Amino acid sequence: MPGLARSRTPQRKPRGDYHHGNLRAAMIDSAVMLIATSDEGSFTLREAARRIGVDHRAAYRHFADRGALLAAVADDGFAHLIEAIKLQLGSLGAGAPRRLLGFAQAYVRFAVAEPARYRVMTSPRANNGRSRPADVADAGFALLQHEIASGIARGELHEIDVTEAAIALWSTMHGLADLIVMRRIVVRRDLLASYVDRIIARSLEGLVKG
Amino acid sequence: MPGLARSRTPQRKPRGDYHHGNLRAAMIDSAVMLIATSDEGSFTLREAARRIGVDHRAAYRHFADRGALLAAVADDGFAHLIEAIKLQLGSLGAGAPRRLLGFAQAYVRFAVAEPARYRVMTSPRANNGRSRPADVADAGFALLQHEIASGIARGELHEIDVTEAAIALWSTMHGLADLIVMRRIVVRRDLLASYVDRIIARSLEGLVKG
DNA sequence: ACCTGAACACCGTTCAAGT
DNA sequence: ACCTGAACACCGTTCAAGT
Repeated sequence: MPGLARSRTPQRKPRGDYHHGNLRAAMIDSAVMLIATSDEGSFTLREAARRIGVDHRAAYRHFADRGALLAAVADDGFAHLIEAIKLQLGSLGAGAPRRLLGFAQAYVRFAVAEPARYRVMTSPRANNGRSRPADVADAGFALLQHEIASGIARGELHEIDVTEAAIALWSTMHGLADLIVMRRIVVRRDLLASYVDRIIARSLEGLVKG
Repeated sequence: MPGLARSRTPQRKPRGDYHHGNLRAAMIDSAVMLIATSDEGSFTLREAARRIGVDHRAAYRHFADRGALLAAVADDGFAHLIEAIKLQLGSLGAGAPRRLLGFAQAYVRFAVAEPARYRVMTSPRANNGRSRPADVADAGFALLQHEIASGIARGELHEIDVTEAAIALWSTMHGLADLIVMRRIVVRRDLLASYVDRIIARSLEGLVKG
């Protein structure tokens, strides 16, 4: 994101650049940065536009309203999350317990690394918009179900209800990530991985055969 | 809460009632009701005051700012939650697995019954206020730790790390409640209890002896 | 198509003053 | 002590117009 502006300073008023190139993506990035330093509640569409040297009115060409911008931030975030999980899974080979642990590691790591994004992704504002199908988030859940189903097919996991097991795991991952991101519990960075391992391993104990 | 006002209508302007009795509690109730029908982000201090027929400026006598009001709503909510959990535990007798299941049931039931309160309680706005010690929330966590420690002392649970086990359980309860409240998953009311039982039971499997 | 000045109704917060 | 009118800077959103 080139040319950040100190708030308030109009900066490079108009030149000839009436077209921003990719205002949509720029607004999303600007919003994420803003939310990272303040929080979602006090995030402002006007300020996000100001930071990239654009009139706030321009944003309405790409987003129906403030909520739509936030929803776009959330979708974008889920895309990043899923990418991170897939990257992790790709490096793991077979073995359901290890893969599910890796899934959870990638999930929590993302939340801790990008708390601003994560908060928006899981906040009501981005969720209860009836206007939005939330399929990007669902893709992540489907991925988890797929991993569990594969584990069962390979005979590594008990024949439990896939959806139920996925919800149990997702609840634990999300709950843990949320507690950390909201600073209800504090975990040292270098201990995070082993910590997640132990917590998630507990949730897996009921699933794994032998 | 007597005498709700249709928004916008000033209603019973001044009479002789310059003193509201308990403006603090009335504002908290009004805020909860408002958040229940809209959401935290669009909740407005001015509207909350309007609803109880009071000038918004009056609220500043009891709350430093909007955030402090929200924090008070959160604290109030945690007090309710802990009360509900204690009530449930009181009806249960000994037996750690059953008691922990009951704990989780009461927790999730509260979140589902009072989604507005729960959202505020677990939202960043009420959490990252450096001004607030959040000890009310911590009391709930301490209660869970106590239950686990008792179970270990009675020889019903493995000798696991109490804090770690508490975080694992809290993560799952909170994660599940959050997914339901945020409508990421939908659970029929009459199936909620058995649903929570199965999900939480999975998390307990690693803890319970025998 | 994409961008913007001016304007509207609304907010949180503060001051100075009422009882 | 508790409450309020007037005012400030700010917001989201819309209109009508620029290139």
